[in-house]
Formats: sequence, C-alpha cells, structure tokens
Amino acid sequence: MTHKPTESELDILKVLWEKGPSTVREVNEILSQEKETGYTTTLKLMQIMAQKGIVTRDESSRTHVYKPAIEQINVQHTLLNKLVDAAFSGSASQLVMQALGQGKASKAELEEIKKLIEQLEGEQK
Amino acid sequence: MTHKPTESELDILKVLWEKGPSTVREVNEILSQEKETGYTTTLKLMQIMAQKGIVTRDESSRTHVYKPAIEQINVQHTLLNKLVDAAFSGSASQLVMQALGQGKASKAELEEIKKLIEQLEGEQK
DNA sequence: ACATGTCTACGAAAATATTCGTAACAAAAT
DNA sequence: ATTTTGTTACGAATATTTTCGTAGACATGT
Repeated sequence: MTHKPTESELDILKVLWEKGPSTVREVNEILSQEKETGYTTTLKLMQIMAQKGIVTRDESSRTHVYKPAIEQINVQHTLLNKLVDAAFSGSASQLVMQALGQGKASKAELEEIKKLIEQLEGEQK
Repeated sequence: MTHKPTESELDILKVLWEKGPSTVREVNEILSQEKETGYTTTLKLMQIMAQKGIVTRDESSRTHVYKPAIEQINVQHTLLNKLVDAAFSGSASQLVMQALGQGKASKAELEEIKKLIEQLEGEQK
C-alpha cells in the first residue's frame, strides 16, 4: 500500500530522496529556494508524513532527522500509472512518445532507451 | 496559460476528450461506472469548469452540451513535465525507461517508438 | 542566572476541492 | 389540468490540504 503523497509531501520527499536524511531546517532551506515557505509549515508537513508512515525520523538528538520510508521508484510507478490512465487514455506508449518528443533526452539517453526496447522485443519474442 | 485541472476535473475532461461534446448526464453516466457519483456533483463540477474556462457549453437547448476548451495534448504536456520534475528528478529518460519497463507496450508500439528515436537522433546529429 | 535563538508539538485558521440538498422551471406523460 | 421527470442554478456542508501562530523545552552565549 503506497500512500499517495500530496503535492507538498512530494516536494519534501524529493528533497529527502536527493539529499538523503535531513532535518526540517535543511529541507525547508531547499524548499524556500523555490517558493516562500514558513519553517513551521514544513515542520508540520513532515510531522504529518511521519504519522502517515511516509517518512521515518530519528529522534535521538534534539533536532530530528527524517528519511523517506517509501521508495522513489514505487512512487514513480504509482504516479506514472495514474498519469497514463488519467491523461493518456491508458496508453503508455503515447506518453513515452510525448516525453521523447520534447527533445530533453540526450543522444546517450536515446541510445540507452533503444537498447532497452531491443531487449524488450527480444523477450517478447 | 493552461489551467491545471484538479483530479475530478481531469476525470471529466477525459470523458469529453474521448466521447466528444456531451451533456452532464452522459458524463455522469460514464463516471458512475467507475465510482458512485451524484448527478448534481458532476453538474456542479462542470459548471465550475465552464466558469474557469476549462470547458465551453452550448446553452441553446435546455440540456446544455459541454465540450473541452483545452487540448488534451496541452494537459499531457503540463502534467508530464510536472511529473518528470516532481518524481523523476527532472530526467525524462528515466520516466521513459520506467514506463517501458512495465511491459505494457506492444511490439508494434515499441517499433514505433524506436523509429521516433532514430528520427530524433538524426535531427540531433 | 538570564537572555537569545532554535527546536518540537499542536491547535486552528485559511485555502482548496468535493459532495449534496433544494428550489425553480420546463418538458413530457397521464 | 395535473403529475411526473429531467434539467439548471446555487448555497452550503464536508473533506482535504496547506499555512501559521503560539507555547514549551532545550541549548548556547553573555
């Protein structure tokens, strides 16, 4: 059961995934770069997330250290499927084409994707 | 400025994109298959969407006929980018690999994607 | 010791999204 | 004519998410 994080929760998870275990202040510092965010707002969110089991925290020192309790890949899975279903009429390949079409993938990445496809085609026989 | 539709709004848009211009009843019929949904709930949502400019409606007959006022592809764009940024650390190719990895694409689709990639590689030179 | 700064806890306000009841009216059926 | 059915409008109740103020605890510097 992967809790579907809210938007703000996802923002926080993003930081934790990227930076590793962090304090509220550290997370808030980063979030503040993007958008004015009160310290206690971030704190409260992270407390809620802890309660929901989305993150765990080490309370051994006074400043608690939080880390994600759900894997990035699981959330990716969930959100990806939701998006495919919600906006791409269930067609994953539509989504893929659209994503590639935006030209954000480098040559090396394209090459890698091609390899994956060939591998998949092989399996599928 | 693409209004970012809420989840429920997206459900409704999905129907309108798929079925074309529809009445509230028609939309509600479809939504009800998925999930218990009161008629006036759907009505209200569609009224709000009309007000926001997400849909337009033909009021010439008593039963109004609604149609989308934003293109599916634009919403796909917006949501895709948001997802890449929020859950895939900004890496579109990560998302693509993940999407393909789920094995939901048919052989023909894979082939099509491969063609696209080759075309992109050509352009990029 | 005391002031100052930093931290957690937590209730509650504010903002946003969703659901629904009821009224008014028009159309259709009896 | 009267009743039944289907429709919009719309306020308001709920639910959910986000933001913030305030209190209390602890640590640090003076």
